[in-house]
Amino acid sequence: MTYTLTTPLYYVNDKPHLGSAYTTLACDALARFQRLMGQQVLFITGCDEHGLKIQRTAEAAGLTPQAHCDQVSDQYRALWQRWQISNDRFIRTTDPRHHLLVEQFYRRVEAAGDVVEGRQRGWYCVACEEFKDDPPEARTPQCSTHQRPLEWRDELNLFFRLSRYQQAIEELIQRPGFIAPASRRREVENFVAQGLRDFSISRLDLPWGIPVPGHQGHTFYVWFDALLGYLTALLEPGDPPDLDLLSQRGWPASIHVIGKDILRFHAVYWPAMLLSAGLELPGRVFGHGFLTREGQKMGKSLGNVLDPGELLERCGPDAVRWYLLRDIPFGDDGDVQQQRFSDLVNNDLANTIGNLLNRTSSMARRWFEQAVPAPSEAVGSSHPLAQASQLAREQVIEGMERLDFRQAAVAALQLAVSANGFLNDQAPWSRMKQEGQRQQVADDLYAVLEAARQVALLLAPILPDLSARMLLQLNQPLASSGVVAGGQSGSDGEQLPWQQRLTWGSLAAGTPLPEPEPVMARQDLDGPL
RNA sequence: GGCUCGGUAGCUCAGCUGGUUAGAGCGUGGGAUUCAUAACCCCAAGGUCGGGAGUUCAAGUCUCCCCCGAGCCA
Repeated sequence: MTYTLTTPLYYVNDKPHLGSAYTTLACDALARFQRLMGQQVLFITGCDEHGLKIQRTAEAAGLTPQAHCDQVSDQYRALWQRWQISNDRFIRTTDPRHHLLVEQFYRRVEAAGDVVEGRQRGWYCVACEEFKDDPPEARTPQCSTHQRPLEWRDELNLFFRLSRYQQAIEELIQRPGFIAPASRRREVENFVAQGLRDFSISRLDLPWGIPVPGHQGHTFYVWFDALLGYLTALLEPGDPPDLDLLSQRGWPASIHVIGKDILRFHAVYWPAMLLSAGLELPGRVFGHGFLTREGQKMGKSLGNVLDPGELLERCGPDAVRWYLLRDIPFGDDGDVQQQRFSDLVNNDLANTIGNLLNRTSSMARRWFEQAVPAPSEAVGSSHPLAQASQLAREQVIEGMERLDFRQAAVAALQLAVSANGFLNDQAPWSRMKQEGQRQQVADDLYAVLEAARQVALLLAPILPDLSARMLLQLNQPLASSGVVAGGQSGSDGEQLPWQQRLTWGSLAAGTPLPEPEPVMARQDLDGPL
């Protein structure tokens, strides 16, 4: 069974922001983890490119909508490449095959009797692409999220009969684990409990959209079209746009990872649409939290937006991934603080993990012919570091499965902390000055090197680059979780599976150790981010 | 206005079905050490657990009210 996971398809209204990068990074870690666990993975991301807002943005920039979309979606694509995101697909909703698939999907929904005509009157927010519930007599209605004036609409639209799916959706959202984190389920329950209303799936006189077959002048509502992008993305290059093919191409998705703001679309509207079209439902919808910066919302008006590209440039992928995934509970809102960022990166990655490898490798080289020392029988599975490794491994796996990146990261870090403590207790540098302690030192250094190897492997999903540098330092093959630095795919053929490599004691005695170099530089940021 | 989540050391947070002196990491102060990226290791200070009332032999942990913050629906 393919493990299919998706980021949202990002709206190309503006250049990528940190929030999109956050979601995508998290998905990347998850995708890498699943690959390491031996799953066949289909990691989907892409762009949502239709709608009035985009049409207007393009006009304002003096571009055709298509040219605008090309430009922005290229920025996304380039950014993900620079971040070494291991996505398998990058779907654009302007893809010609997508049009055909949407038409096909619509015909199924129509055939199921789920499309009706209806009059839509009310205040509309172009930024949300949504009708609001403000009373018709309101004078200067404003969108509460966008602080922008609403526009009056009165049009005949096509509606999807969501109301028919009341019971099915109620049952679905009760399914344990369908909505994650669980804390967000209540929100959706409340919404559904109020009674589901049909929602419009078409717009009139909106040229920048996919035309509704058989309904002159109607184009599909962006959300209807965008969600279907997840399906189109599954198609392989030569495939015809055929819904019947999808079950062989990785549908249903195992998980949709999204921001908490679009939970409703994914947990309510989307499943109903799928049911209507006779397709299977995704396994899980995970709505993560939002990032603030130094306690404040990020926004253009405040001028405190962190540009993901710039962040990457200045700090590197390991630092940013570590900070976001290790410090901020995925699912909750989190505050990005520069001081904490550099504190954590320096302490955890440079001092604890990087230095551990550096000091150990240096000792092994000095006293054991520049190679991994040969351990005695004493370094077996009952060795304290073997036990610590075992625990770390369990917690990393459990954490990653629950998208608790923090637990996974801290568990790997904890192993390095244990190894540092062990080293200080054993003090091999003192023992080397005593007679008859050579084997003990060999054992101790072996155990710590082996623990460092475990740390490197355990870090692979979250920090593929650092993991690679550590494994290189230990003269080990890389963990093949997807693309790594340099662009080559990390899979080098005959390698053992990740879990097997995590068996304690797999580090071969006598493996030559290269001259150590710091695997992680300390952050020394001059000036604010 | 209704509902949902939070409010625990300077900061970020753990504290399950109520039970010995409330924990961790970072930051701060001190000590030890030299293998190492001024790194590692050890120790310490620091909290009337948002406020108030109640239930109980016992409440951060349950109940009620209030205050503050975030969010969902109106």
